Amino acid sequence: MAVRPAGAKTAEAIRSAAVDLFFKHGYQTTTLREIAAAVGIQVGSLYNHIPSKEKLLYSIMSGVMEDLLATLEAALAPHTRPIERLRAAVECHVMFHAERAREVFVGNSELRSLEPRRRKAVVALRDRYEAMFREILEDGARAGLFHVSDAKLLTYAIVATGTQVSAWYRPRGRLTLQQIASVYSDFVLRGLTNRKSYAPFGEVLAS
Amino acid sequence: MAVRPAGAKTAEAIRSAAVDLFFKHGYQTTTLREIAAAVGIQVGSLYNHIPSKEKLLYSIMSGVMEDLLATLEAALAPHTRPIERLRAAVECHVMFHAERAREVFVGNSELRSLEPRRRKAVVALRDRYEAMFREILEDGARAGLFHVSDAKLLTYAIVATGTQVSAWYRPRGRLTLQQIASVYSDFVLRGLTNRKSYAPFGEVLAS
Amino acid sequence: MAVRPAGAKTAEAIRSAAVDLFFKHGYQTTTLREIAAAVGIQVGSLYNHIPSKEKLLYSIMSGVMEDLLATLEAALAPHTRPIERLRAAVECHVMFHAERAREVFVGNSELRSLEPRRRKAVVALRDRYEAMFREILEDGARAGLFHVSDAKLLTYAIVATGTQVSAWYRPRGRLTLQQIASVYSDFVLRGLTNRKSYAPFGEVLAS
Amino acid sequence: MAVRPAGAKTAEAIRSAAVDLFFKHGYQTTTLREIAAAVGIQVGSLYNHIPSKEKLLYSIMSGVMEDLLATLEAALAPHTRPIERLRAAVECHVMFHAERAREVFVGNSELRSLEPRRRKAVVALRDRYEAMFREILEDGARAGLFHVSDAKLLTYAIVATGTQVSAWYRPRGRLTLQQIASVYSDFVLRGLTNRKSYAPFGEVLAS
DNA sequence: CATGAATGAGGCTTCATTCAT
DNA sequence: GATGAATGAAGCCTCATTCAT
Repeated sequence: MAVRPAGAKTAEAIRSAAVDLFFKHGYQTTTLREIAAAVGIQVGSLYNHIPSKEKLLYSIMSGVMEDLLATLEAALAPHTRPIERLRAAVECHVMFHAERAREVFVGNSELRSLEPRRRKAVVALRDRYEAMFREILEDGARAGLFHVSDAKLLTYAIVATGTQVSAWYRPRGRLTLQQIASVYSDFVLRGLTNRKSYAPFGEVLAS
Repeated sequence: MAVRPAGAKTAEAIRSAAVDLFFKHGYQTTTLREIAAAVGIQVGSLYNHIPSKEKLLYSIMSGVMEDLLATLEAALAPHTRPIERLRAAVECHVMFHAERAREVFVGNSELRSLEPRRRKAVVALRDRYEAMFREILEDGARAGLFHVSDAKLLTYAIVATGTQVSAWYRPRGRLTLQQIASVYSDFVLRGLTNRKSYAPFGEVLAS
Repeated sequence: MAVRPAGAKTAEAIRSAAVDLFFKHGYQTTTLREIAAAVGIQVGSLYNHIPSKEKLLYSIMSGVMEDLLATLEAALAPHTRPIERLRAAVECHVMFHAERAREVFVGNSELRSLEPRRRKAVVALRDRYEAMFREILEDGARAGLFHVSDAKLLTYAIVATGTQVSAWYRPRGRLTLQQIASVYSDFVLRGLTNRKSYAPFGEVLAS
Repeated sequence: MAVRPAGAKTAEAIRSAAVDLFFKHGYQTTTLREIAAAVGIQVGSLYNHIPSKEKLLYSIMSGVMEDLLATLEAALAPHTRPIERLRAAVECHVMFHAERAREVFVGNSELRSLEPRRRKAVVALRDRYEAMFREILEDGARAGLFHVSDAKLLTYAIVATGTQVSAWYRPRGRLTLQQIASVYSDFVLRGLTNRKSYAPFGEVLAS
């Protein structure tokens, strides 16, 4: 902490310190003083690199969402069949949320701290992301491969399942990244492909 | 807003206004002035009913966690077999998170805002809650009913699946509470009971 | 300085300290810290009595303009003939600007510091005030009593003549208030009633 | 705005932009950033041309005061008789305040913003300027041409009358510069030469 | 000469909390 | 119990100024 960074790297150091502190203490609780201290500069100097605290948050949040979308698109590109696409999507989702846990956690918790216009921009990205999962489910359902009682709810569930990884993942934990991803993709695929119904009243919903 | 409640009901009005505002804007962002205004009193008067802002948060968070535990215990009491216990647990989980979405959402997002001692108390309750799910999984696995690649991770997934309901549930939405609960319990049970493996490399983990 | 004022008088003490400091150092230069110190309270406590620094300025400026208008109206009420009305107006103008020099000086120098809407409100009051002088000039001109080459410019001149009194007047100076007022009203009346033209090219303007 | 001026003209561009902005928003409110932006350079670069913000203000203020004095001296040179000298002085005063309204307005409003030593220097120039008017009045009074109840007060009035022109004058307005100057010189000369007294109690003052 | 980044002081405002009435 | 006023700490942001490149 507090090693004076070389010239143009300051901006990146600020972003990184901010991600760290927002993740640990939340956006509202984190003060610019803390960020500046972590970078090794004075508070006022921050403003040579950011326009405001809230726009710093926005740039982090939109940045990570765009990376997330791009990563998912790249992961899906090689696959055409629903089962493989879903496996790829879930594993990509989980791995991204583990590898970039701090950013992604901030992205999911601090929507409220953005002013309306910027919040909408981030929500739009998130909606596009969820839509990609939903389309895979629907494709699989049409092909008779997936049992999809309600595409929207199941998308939420699948996404949430991976999202929470960002809350607990630590590198060098008990499991490797690939193992974690497999546990979740396996669970999801089994859930969607199992023909048997456990609903006490049978299938109650149409998608 | 701002209808002055009769005498002793003030404390409850404060709690309720706080839940509402913490849910909408977060604990840090919500000011005591806003809470007082919602109740129809002056800020100073709050202190006749609460010891501090943070203890108000704690009382909300521990209260809801205790209710959640008690509700789950009651829901499990009639059942003995893993499959029925899991179905009951998941549906209870989802329904509680829908019916008391605001409180429960606050409980999940504001852990960081508690001072260490009180945070630990709430985390302990949450751990007990998760342990109940994990035990059901392990019982089912031992009985050969569930495929449990990793009990801890799957517990996280199952809990997360229901928890996020509190972020979007609105009464009088497209689906009834029971329908939502069924979608999720069904998905979970199918996922755990499906014998077939979709892992490309077979079962990679031992629990 | 710094004697703690009794309860409800604080608001008035703030206003008074603000007038004093704004007069001496200007609005922008004066800090709330200085005002608070002059009143004997902490900076934050100011906000129990004022909504913002700028609105404090506005309340001073609009207050003095309203008093000025009311005083002029009262001074004119007893008179009907243009000459007496003009004398009364000029003397009232000068005396008000001497007696309430600080406020009135602030009112004339800090228009720029108000945000547009409030500035317009104050300008509107000032325009009404100037209009009262212009009407007297025009009445006198129509009655053949005053030589008014340009009513607007002469109104400006007459008003400016008195306004600058607020920049140098000190009680217990060389002259009494009444003497000062007489010097100016006399000068103005002579200027307007003198038939002889000193313009090298004759009367060049129509009003 | 922001057209980059060729090499050595930068200093003049800075002065000009500063006059403009000081006039429009006041010295305290204007930031060096705004001045730099108007000139088309970065803030830091300003310091290649000015020693400090306050000295920039001083150079503007003393510059305009010196020009004002020199212009008045030149305007008076051809005249020897009090009436013509006064007419020349008033018209010169008014025209200068119209033609260089921005600078002159700054000069009259921002005295407070100078540090004591420099303020005194500017005040001294202004006093010399006012003294020139007072001397004309006193000469005229001694020659029996002017009625001067109080030379100091009347000097203030005459100067103020012209000074405020800088607050409203716009080129291409309703009146030409010469017309405006005539209205005021005429008014002043009539006021001083009118033998008739309008003071209700006769002449109350000796100069 | 110009730039961009750093400084450090300070400005206005907000807020949880206290307490006399 | 409620109120209004006071506290003091702190927050975000701005700004004149400096200086290495």
